Amino acid sequence: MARPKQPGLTENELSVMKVLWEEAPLKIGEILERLKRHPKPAYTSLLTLVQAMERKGYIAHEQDGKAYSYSPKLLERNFTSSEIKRVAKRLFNDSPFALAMNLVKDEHLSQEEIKQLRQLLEGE
Amino acid sequence: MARPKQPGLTENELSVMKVLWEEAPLKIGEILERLKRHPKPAYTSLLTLVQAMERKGYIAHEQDGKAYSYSPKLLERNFTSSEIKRVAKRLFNDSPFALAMNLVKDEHLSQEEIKQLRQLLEGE
DNA sequence: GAAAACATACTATTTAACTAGTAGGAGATG
DNA sequence: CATCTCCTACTAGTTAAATAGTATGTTTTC
Repeated sequence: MARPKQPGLTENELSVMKVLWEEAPLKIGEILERLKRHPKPAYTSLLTLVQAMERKGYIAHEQDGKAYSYSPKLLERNFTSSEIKRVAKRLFNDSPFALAMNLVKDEHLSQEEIKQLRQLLEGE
Repeated sequence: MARPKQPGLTENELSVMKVLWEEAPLKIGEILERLKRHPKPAYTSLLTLVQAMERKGYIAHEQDGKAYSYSPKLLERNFTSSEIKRVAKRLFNDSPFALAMNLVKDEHLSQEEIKQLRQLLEGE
């Protein structure tokens, strides 16, 4: 065996998804304009990446004049949810609760943030 | 440029660290016995992996008879903390708070877990 | 209609991660 | 002492990801 497929999105793939989650459908050139990455990749590099992402089922294209326009198929909330589960599984023995405890303990939150978390917990 | 280095630990590296965080120092054969991975790698594959991890500074060895014994240099709490920060940065615009809110909202916690989280928040 | 602009397809290179074989040593056991 | 076991070093092949060049075609512009 060799290097395994990255689970979920790579950093570059995520940067493209973030653009498309904000606005879609978009053509390659439009994605490139909106990309937050520095430095920006060459047009053809981005194209190759986007085509690979389509093969993986993350996005889909439609014809738009002579060009293709791409839209996300993977929804943002589904992705973030699966990433949270993945971290809980990798680091906390599959326990989101343990992740939450660690988070509250170690990342110091402001008084306002603590208040909001408490309010959310009341409703649960 | 080519494929970037994986930030933090790969899955295989993490499986080795988990063994060493539980018990150290250990020889290659002892790590292999305790590895949770299925299927287990060949002895030499594990050796190559461990040597790479030492080059990266995650572990260190000492002489133990004719063999080497390995111990972690990267501490578990430092790793989990940096991973939590990484997820918050990647997915929640660098906000651990947003990660916590999402976590509490979407991963349903038991009443007991919610109680414990509330208690922890009281003290903050 | 030539040139510039813009689009996709195809090809190719590089690196990290992963895997494991082969060689060669030291020590234990028959 | 031959063989078996255990250890490390070295070598090498495979794949995913990332990058971007070249080729080619279609509009738009002068």
